[in-house]
Amino acid sequence: MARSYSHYCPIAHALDLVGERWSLLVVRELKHGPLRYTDLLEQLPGVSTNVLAARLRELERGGIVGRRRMPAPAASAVYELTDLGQGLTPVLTALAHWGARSLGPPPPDAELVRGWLERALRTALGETAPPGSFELHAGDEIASVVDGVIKAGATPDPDVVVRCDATWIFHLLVDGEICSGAEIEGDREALERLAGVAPVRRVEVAATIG
Amino acid sequence: MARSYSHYCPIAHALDLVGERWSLLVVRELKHGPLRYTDLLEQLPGVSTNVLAARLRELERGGIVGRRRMPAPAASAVYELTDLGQGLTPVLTALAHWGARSLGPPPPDAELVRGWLERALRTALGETAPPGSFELHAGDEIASVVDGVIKAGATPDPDVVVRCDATWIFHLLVDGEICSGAEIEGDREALERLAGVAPVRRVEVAATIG
DNA sequence: CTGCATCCGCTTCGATACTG
DNA sequence: CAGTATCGAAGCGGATGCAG
Repeated sequence: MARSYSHYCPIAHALDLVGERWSLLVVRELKHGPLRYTDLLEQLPGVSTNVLAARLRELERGGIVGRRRMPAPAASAVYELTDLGQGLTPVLTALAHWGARSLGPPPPDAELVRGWLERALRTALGETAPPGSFELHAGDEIASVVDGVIKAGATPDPDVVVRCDATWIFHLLVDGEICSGAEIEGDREALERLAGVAPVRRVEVAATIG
Repeated sequence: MARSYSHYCPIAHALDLVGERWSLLVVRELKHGPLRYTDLLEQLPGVSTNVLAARLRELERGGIVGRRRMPAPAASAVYELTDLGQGLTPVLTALAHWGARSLGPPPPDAELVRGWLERALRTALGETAPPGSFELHAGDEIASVVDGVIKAGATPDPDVVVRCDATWIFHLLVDGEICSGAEIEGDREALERLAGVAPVRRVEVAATIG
């Protein structure tokens, strides 16, 4: 039986449902579409198999994720967020914005997950992206922002194209700064408007990524 | 040493700082002003002394709470949120809104903390309260909403006065419904406007307060 | 190969007792 | 009042086993 705070309080109740270790990270992974058990295992480095199974069971009991059997010959089950689970988006966004305040730039050895650029743009810009079309290349990731809509991949005829690395993206989105070290082609002023909406004020704390 | 997810991700980083058991509830308590160690102990039923001490140490190391020695003859230390800690407000608000979706009305034996009415109004209404002046009495709690500003206690010459209980407040704020069982004096339509801003869509899930 | 369950060593939690 | 010390129980992380 899962431990409960047994407080009559919506925050404590929310933490009863998603406050255990790994729970919110499972939700984070499922936000971008259904995944199989093994996909979750490899996208959540450090989680052990029994804990992941337990979390999925608890999240299912709580009505946050659903288990569905794939059609046809796939023969494998997938986990996906329910509507209630999708409702956690504001929680994850708030945590991400707050976490970014004390998260430093990516260390050189950071393993970035597939799709990180699109996720970062979506989290940092939300619905506040300025007009214009932007195409960003960082490492082997490509993402675009076209009149506030964020998508993976290139876009036809962008106002500005940037070729950079993850650290440059970090300073753009978290500090609102356009650093040197990137190739910028096109409308630099549009890029400055994009930098201007960075919603995070950084702080210095002792904590770092382990 | 605290356990870390060691993911380069702002959400995982945030959870490294405040994701452990009790951490966010400590922050919730300190949001309304500095508290002493023993105050925290009694406002967080179920937490044990060693765990509270450990959490306060970790939160202090993370730059989320500060320890201050009271002036004069008080001779006792208080804990308070830093600016970074205050920055967790959107996280707590998002969690509270989400938690309210599956939190049922208060059971008769629920022990409500002092100030619950003001907190509930602040969480549910945020900055979206309609114009008008409201005075709410529930049990022995009194709070007012005057042109969107929420405060404890009565207010002079309110448009509407309600005398009710916690369950009635719950349905008002969470379901947006004005139930029977309350004494309503004054402008009932103003009250309906207040109910209209209830931001939570409830769902039915198995989970309940233990 | 996928989707877990089981076992094991370790850490953390919760309750209580105790100290400056 | 403000914690530390101790101890049993539960949870976590890692490795392995095993059925479909």
